[in-house]
Parts: sequence; C-alpha cells; structure tokens
Amino acid sequence: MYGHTRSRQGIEPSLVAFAVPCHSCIIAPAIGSVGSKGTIGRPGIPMKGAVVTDVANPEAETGSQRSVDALSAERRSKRDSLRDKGIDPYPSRFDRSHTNAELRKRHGDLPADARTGEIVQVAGRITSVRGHGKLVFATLQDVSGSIQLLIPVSNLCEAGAAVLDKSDLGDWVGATGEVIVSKRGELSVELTELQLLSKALRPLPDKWHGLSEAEMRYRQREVDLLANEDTRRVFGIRFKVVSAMRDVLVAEDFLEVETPILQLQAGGAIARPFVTHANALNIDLSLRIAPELYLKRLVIGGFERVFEIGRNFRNEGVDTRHSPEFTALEAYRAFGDYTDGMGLTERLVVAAARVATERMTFTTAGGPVDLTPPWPRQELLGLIEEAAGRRLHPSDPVDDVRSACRDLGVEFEDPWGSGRLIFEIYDKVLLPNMLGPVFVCGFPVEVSPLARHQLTDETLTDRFELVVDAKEYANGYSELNIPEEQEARFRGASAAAAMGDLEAHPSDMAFVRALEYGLPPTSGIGIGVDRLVMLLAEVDAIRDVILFPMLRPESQG
RNA sequence: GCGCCUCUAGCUCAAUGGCAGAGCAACGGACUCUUAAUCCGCAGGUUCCGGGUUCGAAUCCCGGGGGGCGCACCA
Repeated sequence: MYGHTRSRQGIEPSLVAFAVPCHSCIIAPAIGSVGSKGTIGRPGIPMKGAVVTDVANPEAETGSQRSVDALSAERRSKRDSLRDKGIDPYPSRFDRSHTNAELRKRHGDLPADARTGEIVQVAGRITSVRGHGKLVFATLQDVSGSIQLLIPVSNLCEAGAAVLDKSDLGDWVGATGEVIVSKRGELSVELTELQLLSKALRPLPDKWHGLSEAEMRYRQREVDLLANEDTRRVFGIRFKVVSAMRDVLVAEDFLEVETPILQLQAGGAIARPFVTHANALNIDLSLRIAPELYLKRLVIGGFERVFEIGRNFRNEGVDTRHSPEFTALEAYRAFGDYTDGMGLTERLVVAAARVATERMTFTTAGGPVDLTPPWPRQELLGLIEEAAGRRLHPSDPVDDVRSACRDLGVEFEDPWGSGRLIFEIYDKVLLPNMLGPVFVCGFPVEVSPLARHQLTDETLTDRFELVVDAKEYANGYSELNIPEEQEARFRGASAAAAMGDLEAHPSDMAFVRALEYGLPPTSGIGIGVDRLVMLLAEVDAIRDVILFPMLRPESQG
C-alpha cells in the first residue's frame, strides 16, 4: 500500500534511462568526496586488503578453508573494486515500493510483451542470473517470492553497470524499473537502476539442488532458508499456526501471560529437567518442563482466562518426535470443564489448519487425516475393552491387569498400579493404531496427578488426549481444585519417588497453598505446537519445524 | 545409552584396492527474451580426524568425531 503513491513519480519510462541519474550516481560523489582514501582505515569496516590478511593467516588454513577463501576473496575484491569507484556496498537504506508478491498480484495476468508504464522499486536477493551479453535476466527473491529482473545493460548508468558487473548470486540489491512482461511471458521489472544493498561474500549452495545435508541445514539455518524454498514454506506455516491460535484465544478473551522458565522445582509434568545455577541467590534452578502450575495460580489470582505459548525444556531423549526444547500452548479457562477444553482444542487446531494451509486433510505416515470438526470422543476404558476383549478398570486387582498386559505383550514394572498398567496398554497397544483425529477421554487418576476425578468414579479423571496419527497432540482436563486432594496426590507421588519411582510428580507445596485460596472450576489444555506444525506442514522430523535445533558442537576436524 | 547407515571440490553427487571425476557455482570469452539459458575455454581436493594392512587405500581393518535412522525413555 505504501508504494502506490511513490511508484509513478510522473516520469515517462522512456526518459528515465537518459534523463534521470540513478541513486548510485547521486550517491557516488558524496562518497567520492570522502574518497576511497577517506574510507580506508575507517574503524569497523572491512577494507580492500582484508583478503590478504585473512589468507595470510597460515594457522587458520585448512585445505577446504583455502577453497572457501578463494571464492570468498573473489567476492571481496569485487566489493572493494566497487568501493574504489565510490559506490557504497553497504548503504543504510532503500525505499522499496512493492514486494514481489504485490507486483504479481497487481500485474500477474498481463499478456506477453505487455508494458505497464509503472515504475517500481524492488529489493531482494539475487538467486539466479541468465546473461545474454547486452541483456541480462536475473531472479530477485524477497520475503514474498521471486520476480524477474530484465536488465538492458545500456539502460544502466556507470555505477549500476558496475554493480551488475560485480554482482554474485546471493547479493542483496535494490532495483528501479518499469513493470513489464517479457516476450516469453514472464512478469519482469525492466531496470533503469541497480544498487547493491549488501554483498554476499560466501558462495551459495547449488541453485538447483539447494542445501540437502541435514547437518548444515540445521547448523546454518539461514543458508537453508535462503536456498530451500520448502524450508521457507515450513516455517511460514509455523508462524501462521502460532498467530492463528493466538488470535482465537485473544478473541475468546484469554490473556496472554508469561510465567517463570527458571523454577525452583520443575512441575506440571513428569520429566527430567535441565538444571542451572543462579549465582546471585546461590541456588540451583530447573528450567521449566511445563507452565501449568503457575498458570493455574493466575486463575486463582482472578485472571479467569489465561494462556501462554512458550518453550518447555526436558532433559530427555532426542529423536524425530522429541526435542529438548519444544513449544507448548497451555490455556486455562475458569468455570469450564474438560469438555470445554475439547471444544477449545478443536477450534484452535482447526483455525491453525485453515489459516496456515487452507486445507483440512493432511498426509501422515498412517494415512490421510481429515481435521474437519467435530472430532469423535471415545472412552479410554471402552477402547481398551475392544482391544483386550475384556473390561479393565483401575479398581481391578493389580494381578488381573498384569495378566491382561502379559496377554497383550505389554511390558510393565513392579511399582505400577492398575491405573498405570491400563494407561500402558493404551500407550503401547491402542495408540500406535489410531489415526484420528479422536479425543480419548477418561484417564486413570494414577497417571493424572493434576486432574480432577470423575463425579461417579474416583479412580478416573475428567481428562482427554487428542490423538492424530498415533501421536498425542493435545492433553487437557478439568483441573483438580481441592487442596487436600492435590496434597494427598503429591504425597502419594513422593512416597512412590521414595520407593524408587523416578516418574513421580514432585510435591509443590507453594501450589497447594495457592489452591487453598480457591481455584474455581477450571478447564485446562496443552497443545504441542511443534507436532501440530509437523502435521500441518507434512514433515516427519521435529527438527524440521524448529529453526535452530539443538546439536552437538561443530567438529573441529 | 545400544545397533545400523553416512561423511569426496563452495553446493549436489560419481569413482569399491590401481592416474580422484561430473554438473552447478567461480574465473576468462561469445551472446538483446532467458527462466536448471546456451556455447567455448580455464581453474578448483588434507576424500571428517588418527592409526593399521597393502607394491598401492576415498575404497579394506581398528580407534575417535559430526550427522541421519531405528530401539529404549519421553510429548
């Protein structure tokens, strides 16, 4: 929008090349008055000759380093030769009139050889050049997409021609020209001016194959992003997913809050935390494994609807579905129960899919998944009955449930009670075969230390999990708000921990004290954002939806 | 943590015990409608690191490192 008023400037296109000096030419004397002499020795600016210094450092040299240096030195010397002509290779700003996508939207349906008479200023990175002597084609990529630059070299002033002559793939440039369509029908900007905005000193990956080695894609994500269109697609989806869900929550009067990441005791889930140290207080702290307990304290404080989208940290295994730091959305809503949680979860996921992909059907390893609501809601014990051929219940004697586990080939450990064993059957037998989307409801109290028990059955909770393609995407429940019961569950867990169960939820007496001020009936949900993005972007590694995934230090060779 | 696979030019990949190669990128040149432009020419290597076997190792063996996948834990 900001471009429309400045795009024409009342100049006849045919006159532009001859009558109007380009920006570079205007800039040139200003810099030239300081002169290349004047810029030499300016602090912080790499100068001509720096190449020599770099290459002359024998200690830093390896064979491949020499090769990089050769390509890089070539680019440095091009940049420096522009400086010698009085052209600033790092100008401070550029007035873009349109993004490439805006131009396509305005002029995308013109026939071949059309001219618009509209002068525009575009900016981006050069990703491809096709030279024909006095006519050069280049592809300019900006955040919105690509557009072709059609460059009659004779149109350019001396400075512009120099910039073109010394250009490399990867350079950022700003360009001025008329929007036209080439004879072969490609929407183009026919340049009258070309300005270097920033020089790329390192060579780009293969322009056709891109960057494929996973390690470098993760370590140097910026290169992955600039070289691989699909990577830009995936993260575009990610950003839209997060903002779509935020929009839904804000529209439903939830407040976005921030709670501690550094915690005295990591609670709200069962996981091994990362531990760090606060020098000022001389205490060890854990990085949070979930924001749950703090968010409920905010509901107790009177913020009736709160949510947080943030990073959780779990010091556990790393694989295609688990990252040590991952993003979760948690939302808590006073006066609701777990059925409200299911409704909210459904609205959030559907909005994310609609905004980010404009689709509802997605390909997964297990087959196509249709997210069109409403999603079925099924009772865990009913599903178990179908799979095991017999009714199991958390109140059943442990030995009975153990024998069911043996029949189903489910391994178990001694401290586990009937509830945990039933959950294990679900996790190992049912879950791997579920395509979904489906809400599984009614989990045993034993595996749900923070969830309210059912009115009619004290061994089960009003809790759900959202399952898609054999994985848990969301989890939610009617929050346990009875202080004595919460304390008792914590104590039970502590006892289990004392008996060697590493998977017990730690007691948090500050949270129990908070509950004593009164938590209203509350519905809470948590959604794994990374996994949701994986589903919607149809990628199968969590690293591919995290910009900078955790890796070991780079090998020093 | 265990098992399997992998690492060769800036990038993508060949070469399986016998002279380390191609495409793209770069460099020099031709070219006013290309879009993986084309054509001619030229250059580019510690084959991840260290040891061993061999007349000879990118290739086989041992050890180490990075990465990927699978199993276990976990969401």
